[in-house]
Amino acid sequence: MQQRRTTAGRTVRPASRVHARLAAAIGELILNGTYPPGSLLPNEAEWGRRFNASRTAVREAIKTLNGKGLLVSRPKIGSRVEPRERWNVLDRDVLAWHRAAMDEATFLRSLQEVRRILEPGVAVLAAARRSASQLQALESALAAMRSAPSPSEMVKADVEFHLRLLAAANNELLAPFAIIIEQALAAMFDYTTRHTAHPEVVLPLHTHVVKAIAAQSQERARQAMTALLDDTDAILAGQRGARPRA
Amino acid sequence: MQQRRTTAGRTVRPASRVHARLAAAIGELILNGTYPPGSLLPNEAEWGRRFNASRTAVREAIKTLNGKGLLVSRPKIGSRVEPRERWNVLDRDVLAWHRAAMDEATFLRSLQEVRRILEPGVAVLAAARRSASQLQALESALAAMRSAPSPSEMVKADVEFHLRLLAAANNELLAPFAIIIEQALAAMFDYTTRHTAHPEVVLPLHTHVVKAIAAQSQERARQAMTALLDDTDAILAGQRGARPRA
DNA sequence: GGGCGTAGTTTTGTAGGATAATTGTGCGGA
DNA sequence: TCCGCACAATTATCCTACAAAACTACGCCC
Repeated sequence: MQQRRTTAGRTVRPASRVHARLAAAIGELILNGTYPPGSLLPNEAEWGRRFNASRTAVREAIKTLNGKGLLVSRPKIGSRVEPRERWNVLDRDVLAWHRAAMDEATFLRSLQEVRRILEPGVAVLAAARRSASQLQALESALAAMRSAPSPSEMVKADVEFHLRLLAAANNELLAPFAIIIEQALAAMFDYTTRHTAHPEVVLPLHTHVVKAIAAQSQERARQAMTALLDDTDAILAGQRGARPRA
Repeated sequence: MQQRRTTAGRTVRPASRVHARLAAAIGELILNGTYPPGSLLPNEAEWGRRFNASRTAVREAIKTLNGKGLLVSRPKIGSRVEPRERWNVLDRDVLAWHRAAMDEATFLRSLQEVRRILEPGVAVLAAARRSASQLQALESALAAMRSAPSPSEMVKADVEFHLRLLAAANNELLAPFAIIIEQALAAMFDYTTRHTAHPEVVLPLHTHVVKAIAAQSQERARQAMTALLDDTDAILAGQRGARPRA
């Protein structure tokens, strides 16, 4: 951690979001099991020594983790790691630390499982309630997928498509799942080269979904989305020639 | 905000989690639209004046909200409210503030919608993967529902049942939904007196779910859970004589 | 000797003041 | 007109001192 001297001679550190780095560092230690649920974290002074930061910065980092449900702090006791079911695993940061802490394939499978549960239902809601402009947004995302010049552009448009579908469901309690879709598709892209390399299959599947939603047919929307996810699952299972990069 | 004097004569407030109260107060102001997404919050000194708290406490409160995705703070700019899709609406506190800020019936409908999407899929996963002890936990929760001496005990056991079902799905990314189930059932209990007053219907529906999961039949589990949710929906729709409590 | 109350100790919670870093804004000059 | 620089406002960090809370342990009283 770089330091420098002021004119007054006091040793200070640049004020560049120390607490954010602390929060990330401590968060990863919790996610990777160094401090399991129920265990007690070192006290604030100790963290300060370990990371060469002031107690104030440590406290703010801990408050951030507090807000994410990873910790509870009490006087005289210290900060205790909460049970996993209290964690906000759908939080952007928490999910990122999670990903860093676990096996890539397992992580991806968990994400995909949630998508399988969720997205057919989302498609049904979207079919029932999408507005005209939401339908249009969906169609333009599909068009972007069609004309994507590169695989990475294709993935980007793909993410956009699914996010807009989620938005079209018009239930804001579903919003946190956006992060799952983003991470799942990004992880797919990292994990298999094959994923983006078969637009001839993916594009018709997406088109079916849009058509069903345009027609406001809930059952067809569900089936189309299920078929789409079946395809993704097949890739993950390695049955369509997926090859892990690494 | 109560104050008192120390021997030194300085005016202080009891150190009883001021930052938590501040976080709740500011959180509610955001949720209820006083500070809409994209808007700028008053600066830290102003909050301090308004709530008669030190800047330290204000900062910790803001860091908590930061952790929940409601805010981002940057030097010179201040704290800006994030767009809604970044909010951790599944966070315990955020959901509570949410509930306080919106119409009870609408809130309940949103929750119930998510349950409809989710729980059939959860039942499928549980049927496929539940361990013997998880099945046993499910059965004992059902037994507790059967022998519940009062409506409120019944609801408690009901919540427990659904939480254990969620746990039996063995996918920790689903954990955040626990809060939705808890809130939905609690809100139902507040909103309709009828909900807990028909064990003769509810108990068999739950029993079917357990039987399907015991038999590891995924399709039956899905259907049983769907039937259970249909019943809840009917109550919400007022078709089974639900009467709002006022 | 045992139980209960109380003082002590440790740790987080709050306060307040000082300095550094960051970035929008406006002014001036090329 | 546009670019760059000084300025100002605000958060970021640090420090120190106390206050509050809760576990510990001791001692007093019965």
